[in-house]
Amino acid sequence: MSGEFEYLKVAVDFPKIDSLLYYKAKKDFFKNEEFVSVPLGRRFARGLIVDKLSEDPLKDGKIKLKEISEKSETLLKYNSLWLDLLSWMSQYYHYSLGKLIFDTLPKETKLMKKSFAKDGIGNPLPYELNQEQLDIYQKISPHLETGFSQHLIHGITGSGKTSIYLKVIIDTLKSGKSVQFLLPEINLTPSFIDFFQTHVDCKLFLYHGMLSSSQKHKIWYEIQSEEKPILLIGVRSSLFLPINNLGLIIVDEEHETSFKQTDRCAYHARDVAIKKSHLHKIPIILGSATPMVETYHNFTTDTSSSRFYYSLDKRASSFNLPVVNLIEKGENAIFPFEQATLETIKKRLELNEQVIIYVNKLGYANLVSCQSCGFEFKNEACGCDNNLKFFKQKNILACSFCEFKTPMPKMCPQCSSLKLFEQGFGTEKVMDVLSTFFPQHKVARFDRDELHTPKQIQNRLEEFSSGQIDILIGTQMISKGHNFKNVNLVVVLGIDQMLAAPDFRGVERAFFQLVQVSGRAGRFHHNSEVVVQTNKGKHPLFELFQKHRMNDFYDYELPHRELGVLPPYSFLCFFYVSHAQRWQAEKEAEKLVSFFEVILKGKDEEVLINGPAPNFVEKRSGMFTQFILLKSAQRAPIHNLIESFNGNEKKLSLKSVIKVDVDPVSFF
DNA sequence: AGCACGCCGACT
DNA sequence: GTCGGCGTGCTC
Repeated sequence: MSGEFEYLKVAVDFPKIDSLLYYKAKKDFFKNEEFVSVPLGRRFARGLIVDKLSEDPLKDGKIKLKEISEKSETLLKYNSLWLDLLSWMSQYYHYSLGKLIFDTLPKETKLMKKSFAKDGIGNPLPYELNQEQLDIYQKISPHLETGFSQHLIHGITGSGKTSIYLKVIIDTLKSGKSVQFLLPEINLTPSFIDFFQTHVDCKLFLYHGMLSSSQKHKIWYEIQSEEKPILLIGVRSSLFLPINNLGLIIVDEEHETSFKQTDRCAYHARDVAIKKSHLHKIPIILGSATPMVETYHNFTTDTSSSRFYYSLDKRASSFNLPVVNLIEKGENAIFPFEQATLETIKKRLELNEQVIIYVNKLGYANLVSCQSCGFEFKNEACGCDNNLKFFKQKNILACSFCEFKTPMPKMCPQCSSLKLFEQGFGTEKVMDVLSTFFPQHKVARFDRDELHTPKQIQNRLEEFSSGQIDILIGTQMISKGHNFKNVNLVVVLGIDQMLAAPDFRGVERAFFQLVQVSGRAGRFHHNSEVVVQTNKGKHPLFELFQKHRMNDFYDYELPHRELGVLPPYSFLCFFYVSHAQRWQAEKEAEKLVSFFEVILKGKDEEVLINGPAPNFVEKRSGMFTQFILLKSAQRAPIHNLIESFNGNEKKLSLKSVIKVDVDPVSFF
């Protein structure tokens, strides 16, 4: 009898080990869900026991189970739903459970003394909700104590979603439960935090990517031992912090692509949050001025289930929405500005108003080429197949896909000509042009290239608010959440490139950007405008935007999706096949497609296979990538196909790196 | 990730 | 002959 042993199923933290491994141990020495150190080959790895068995599950095979007796000391705690959530993610996104577990856990460092808890002040709201806000609040309110339910608040910028959030947060805290608030990193602004800190009456924690690992460790530790209800405001990875007695999850800016993780496990924080609220049997509220097309469709068509849709289409303040003017390419342009745009800016400056210029690209030029021989500066070093971007201030050429940087050459390496031509533009170029054109005004940038720390961001915002800056040039960072009193003109540049993106979400993204950034204009004034420079003025989305028919965008976009068998009318999964040799990647991608076809032949499951084809950026950091896109009207056939791949991966013996992206939001 | 195993080129 | 190159494969 093997009575004195039991058998453990362990998720291990080890590269290239995707499955769970078995070990044996003295009976009852370990508890389920306990951290252990396991021998693996001739080294040791961290692991977590996910199951216990009384029989050796591999006793008929030739693998002899190793015995473990090492507990792994840790101060960290979690609740069992944490592991349930990670197990679901592991299966749904087809990613190793072991890697996922140790990826979401903070690195254990010496425990810091400093506390990261902020104390809420608990002041009452100085104003009442307006009728629209109150209606929504009263509809959500009965669901706060009745288990799982999903709510989407579709509210235009400035409609006051945040005040509704606050009311339900306060109610949840009052009933003794904690609240998890998810947002994109760029929305974690001091004024946003202040708003919640002023009005909630509990401890408040912030969690974001700019924290060090010891700070993250300390926050995990503080939250796990917090018995009273808390409010946690954080980015996607804050989903995994061990909150006790969770009562509500809110996902603000639900449509933001930064909720999708692109490296390691390709999860979408909104979908994981929904799963989490389902496991915890609690409500979840999604909010956005521009919900993703899928989300909008799901919430407006599926009324039978636990999904509720609310629309807020009045601004909380009574000011008019901005007038939208399209400016097309004219004669006397000063690149990248049209004459008419500059005149509009001038008029606003003469009124002592401030102006925001929205540019979605960094740097000075997208491409540098030789005027004599046509030579283009590309990344020869690691050979990403894109152009090098020119940064004037740093005087370098840099690759946007890898770390490669080189000083800006003075002459063409091919023909030694000194006439180098800079094409395209970014925030730096716009800054240069405007400083020259408006020498008497202060122009400044608001982008990640210039501002690295929250402190710098805060300072720049204060400079702008206090009127020390007249024109602020910003990337997406500027498009969210800020309320500037004296801004009644927003200029949008570079929207055409977005529309031309080789991605079915290009139109959606361009539209969302326009809507979000235009929300920065006229928050406190009747006479405000948005100027969009475009040569595609006939695109239907501009008419919708000009008439502020934001919801009609979905009626326009959905039929296109249906025609192309795209989400929400289908489910997608990308397979990326990468190898240093182009022919290897091509050959193995073909092999993979043949494999899928063979598997599908025996079944009557419908899966469309697109590709293989070279990736949009085929060569990146020295690797060639082919993609295969799987599409299906149902989720199950795609998951079955991925499962078959996982089961046969060894047999296929591919030399390429394979990456699986379930529910992709973009190509990469 | 490491580390062994294995099958080819140039050395005392 | 054999030392060592790194391509390939395995870790319960």
